Amino acid sequence: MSSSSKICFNKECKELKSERPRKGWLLRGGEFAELCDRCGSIYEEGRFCDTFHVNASGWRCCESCGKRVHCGCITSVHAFTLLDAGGIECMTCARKNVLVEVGNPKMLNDFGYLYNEAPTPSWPPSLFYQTPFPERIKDLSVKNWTQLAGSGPVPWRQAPSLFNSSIPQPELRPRLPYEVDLSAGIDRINASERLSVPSLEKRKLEDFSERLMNGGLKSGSRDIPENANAGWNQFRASRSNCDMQPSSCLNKPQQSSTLKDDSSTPHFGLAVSYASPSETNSQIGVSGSHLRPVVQPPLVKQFHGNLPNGADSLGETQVRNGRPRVDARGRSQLLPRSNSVITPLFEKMLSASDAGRIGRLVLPKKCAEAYFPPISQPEGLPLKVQDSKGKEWIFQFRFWPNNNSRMYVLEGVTPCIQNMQLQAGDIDSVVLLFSVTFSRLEPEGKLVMGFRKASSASASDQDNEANKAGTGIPANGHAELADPSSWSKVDKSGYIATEALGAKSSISRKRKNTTLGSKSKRLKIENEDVIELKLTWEEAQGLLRPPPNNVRSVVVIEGYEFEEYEDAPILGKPTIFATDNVGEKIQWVQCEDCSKWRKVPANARLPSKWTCSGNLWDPERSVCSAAQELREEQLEDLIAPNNPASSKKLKAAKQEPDCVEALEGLDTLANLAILGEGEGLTASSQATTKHPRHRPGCSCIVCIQPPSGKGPKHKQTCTCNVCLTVKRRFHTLMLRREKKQSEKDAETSRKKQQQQKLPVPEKSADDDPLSCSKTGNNSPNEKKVVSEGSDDDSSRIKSSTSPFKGQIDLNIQPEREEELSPGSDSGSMIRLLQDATEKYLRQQRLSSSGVNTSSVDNEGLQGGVTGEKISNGITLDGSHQDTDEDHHGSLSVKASASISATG
DNA sequence: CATTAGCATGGTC
DNA sequence: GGACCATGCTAAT
Repeated sequence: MSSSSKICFNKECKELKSERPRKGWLLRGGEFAELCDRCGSIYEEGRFCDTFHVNASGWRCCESCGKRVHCGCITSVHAFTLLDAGGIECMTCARKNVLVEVGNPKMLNDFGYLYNEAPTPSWPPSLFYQTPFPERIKDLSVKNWTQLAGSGPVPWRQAPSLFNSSIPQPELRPRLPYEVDLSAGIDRINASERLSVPSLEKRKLEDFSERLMNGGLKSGSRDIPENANAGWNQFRASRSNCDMQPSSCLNKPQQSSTLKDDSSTPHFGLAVSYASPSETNSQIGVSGSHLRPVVQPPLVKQFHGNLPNGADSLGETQVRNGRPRVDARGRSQLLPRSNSVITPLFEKMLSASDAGRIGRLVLPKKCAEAYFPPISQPEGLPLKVQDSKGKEWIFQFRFWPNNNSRMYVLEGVTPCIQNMQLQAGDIDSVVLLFSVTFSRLEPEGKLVMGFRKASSASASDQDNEANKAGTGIPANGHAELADPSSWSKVDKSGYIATEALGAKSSISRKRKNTTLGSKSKRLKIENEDVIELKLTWEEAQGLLRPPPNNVRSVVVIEGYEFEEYEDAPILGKPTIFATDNVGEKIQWVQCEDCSKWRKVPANARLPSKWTCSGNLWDPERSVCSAAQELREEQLEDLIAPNNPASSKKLKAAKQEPDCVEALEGLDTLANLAILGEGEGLTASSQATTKHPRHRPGCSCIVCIQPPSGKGPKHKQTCTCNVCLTVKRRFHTLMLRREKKQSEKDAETSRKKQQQQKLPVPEKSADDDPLSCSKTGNNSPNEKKVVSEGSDDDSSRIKSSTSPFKGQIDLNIQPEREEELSPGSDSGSMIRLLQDATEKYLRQQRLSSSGVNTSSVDNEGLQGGVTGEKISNGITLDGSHQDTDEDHHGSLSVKASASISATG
C-alpha cells in the first residue's frame, strides 16, 4: 500500500510525502500511488514519464502526432492507445479523433438514439487503454450507422444528449490503471463462488479497470451494456463476423488485435454497482466499485447524487414513462455506476427458425412496432444492437407483408447467435433453452440485446429449474456465468426466471411435439413464480451491505466521492422498506433472535445477523423482550406482496410500491447472476403477454396497441381497454386543454370587457369549457366548427381556441413520443383518436348546458359514436409516410382549429 | 446445386 | 374468426 510508506511512491524520488500526499496513478491494489508534492505535480502535469522514465524502455511514438509516449509503465498506461494496425497513439490524438466523431451532432440525428453508438466524449483515457481503443473507434465510426439505418428520419427515440454532457472531460493524465469496476454486471454479482474463480482475479485487474470512475461516473453511456455482459473488449469477435456485419466491419478502422483475447474471456464484472437513486431503497446507495478481490463490489457512496444526471434521469424517466412505478423502480435498480438505465423492452424465446441458419429472428410484432424504429418499407433498416458482451451487431430489421399485416424479422442474427455460443449442433437446445432479450440503454437509447438462458444445461436437468424454491430461482445456470467460456451462453438479461419457466414448459412440450412449440414460445409470463423471481431481484439489491470489516477508503475521483472497501459487500439483512405514518422512509427488520420486527431508519445498514440489540434507533425496542411495534396484520401486508409464498396472491399488485421496497430473499442474489443486463425487475403483478414488464392494465405503447395489421381493428363503439384508454386519455387531455384555454379566454374576455366596459359575461361560460356557445359566449377567440352529422343545435361546441395546439401524446409514454410515427399502428390509434374526438365533441354537445366532469370516460364512449369524421376543425394530422396505408404518420393529433358550433 | 429472400401456409391463441 | 407467428415452400441469386 502506498500509504504505508512515508516516502514518495515514486521510486525515483526519495522524498517524504507530505501530510497530504498527492495522489498519483491507481495501483493494481486499488489504491493510489501517493506522491510527494513535487512528483505529484509532475504527475498531474503529465510529465511523469518524461521526467522519471526518460531512460526507461518502452517509449514509442504516437502514430498520429509523432509525440513520444512512454508505454512501459503503469503511470502512463492511459496515455496511449494501441492501434489495430500496430503502433500507438497518444491519448491526445486518440481523444481528438474520437471526439471529432463523437461530437458530430449528426450522430444524434434520426437514429442517433439507437444507433448512436455514442461513446461519450468523456471517455476516459482508460477506456481507450483497457478496451481497445480501436473498438471505440469502431463504435464511433458506426455512427455511420445512422446512414445505414437511416431510411429517413425515424424519430423512434430521441437521441439522448450524450454529447451535451456537462461532465468534464477527463484529463488525459493517467489514472486508475487498474481495477475499479463499476460496471458491475449485476448479473455477475451473484454468487460469490464465481467470484472465486481464480482467473477472474486477473481479469478483473486487467479488464475492469476504472470503469467506475471513468465509465460509471462519466460517460456511463457505454457501461451498462458492458456490465450487462461483458465488456467493451468483446468486440473483437466482430472480425470473424465481418462478413455478416458489413457495416460493423467497414466502420472499424482499427481492429483490436492486442486484446482480442478479451473477448474470449468475457468480463466478469463482479463488482456491484448499485445505485438506486430514486429508489426508495436508500439502503443501498451503493454502487459498486470495487477493487480488490474480484469479487467485490466496493460501495460507492453518493454515487447518484453526484451524478450529473443520475437521479434526475430516472425520475424523469419514470414520469415520462407513465408506467407503473414498479417498472421504474426496476430500472432504477439497474443503475450501475452511471445514470444510464437499461430498460427491458421485450424478449423472445428462440424458435428453431430463429436459431436456424437462415438467421432470421422473428420478432413479436407488437414489440417490434413499439420498440424498434418504425419502418415503412419491407426492406426495413439496419439496426445496431449491442449484445451483452458489448459486441455490436447490425441486423436488418425488416418486415414481410403477411396477411395484411406484417411479420417483423431481424435478419442476420445467426452470427450473433453463434457467437453467443448458442449455436447449432444443438439447435434444439438453443431454441429450447434460450431467449433473446432486448433492452434499451437509457438515455443513450442504445439497443442492447441479450441472451438469456432459459434453462441450464440440457433438458434433462431442467428439473433444476423447477427447483425454484420459494423464490423460484433456478438452481443452476448461474455457475455458468462464472465461467467465461460459457458466459455467453447465459444471458444476463432480466427475465431469466421467467424464461426459465417458459423455457421449461416449452421444452417439455416441444420435445414431444414441436408443433406445440409456438405456444410456449409466446412471450407469455404467466407463472406467478416468475413474478416472484422478479421481485426478488429488487430485493436483492437491498441486501448489499458494506463488508463486515467496513474498512473503507474514500477516493475522490473526478470530483466524485467513492467509498472503496477491501472486501466485498455482504448481503445484508433482508428488510422491508416502507413508509411510516408520517411519511418517512423506514425499514422493517426482523431480529435474528426473537423474530420481532423492528423499525429502523431507511438508510440504516444492517448486518445480516441483526438483533434487537442492534436497534440503535429505538432504545425501547432494543431488546427482544420489547413488544413488536408492528402488528401482525400490518406485517403481513408488508411481507405478503414480496413474499414468495404470499405473493402468489398477487397482493403485490395492490400494494403501493413505495411502501414496500424490499423484502427478504437472499436467494435472490443468486438470481442476480442472471439478471445481468440490467433488465430484470418487473412489476409486481403479472406480466401481460405483450411485454414482460407489463401488467394487465398497462397502458404503454405496446400493451395499448390495438391489434396491428390493416384495417380498423376497433370499432368506434369498441369499449375495449385500449379504446377506452385512448379515448379517456384523449378526453382528459381535451378537457384539460380546454379548461386551460377557457381560463385564458376568460381572462382575455374579462380584460376586453373591462376595456370596453361591458358587462362581464357569465364567468361560467368562459371557465367551463363545456359551456357551449349557447351561453352566448362571445369570446373573440372562439372558433367554430361544424360538427358534421350533428343533428341538434347543441352541436355547438365551444372550445375556444385550439385545445390542441401541440401534439398530443395519447400514449403517455413520452419515450415513445418521437417514435410515434409511421411504422406503428398509428393508423388504428388515429382512428381511436377520431373516435375519442368525436366522442368528446358529442359529449360536449350533449352536455353543453351542463358541467362536464372528468368521469365521462365510459359513458361518453359508450354512446352513439357515429362514423362521422371530425374533419371539421380538428385535424388528425397523420403524415402518411408509410406505404402501408394503415400506418399513418404519427399519433400526434393536431387540432388546428378550435371547435365551435355552427348550428 | 446451394443459399437466400420473400411469400404463403397453417397452428395456436 | 382474426391476429400472430413458426415454418414451409419457392423463386431468385
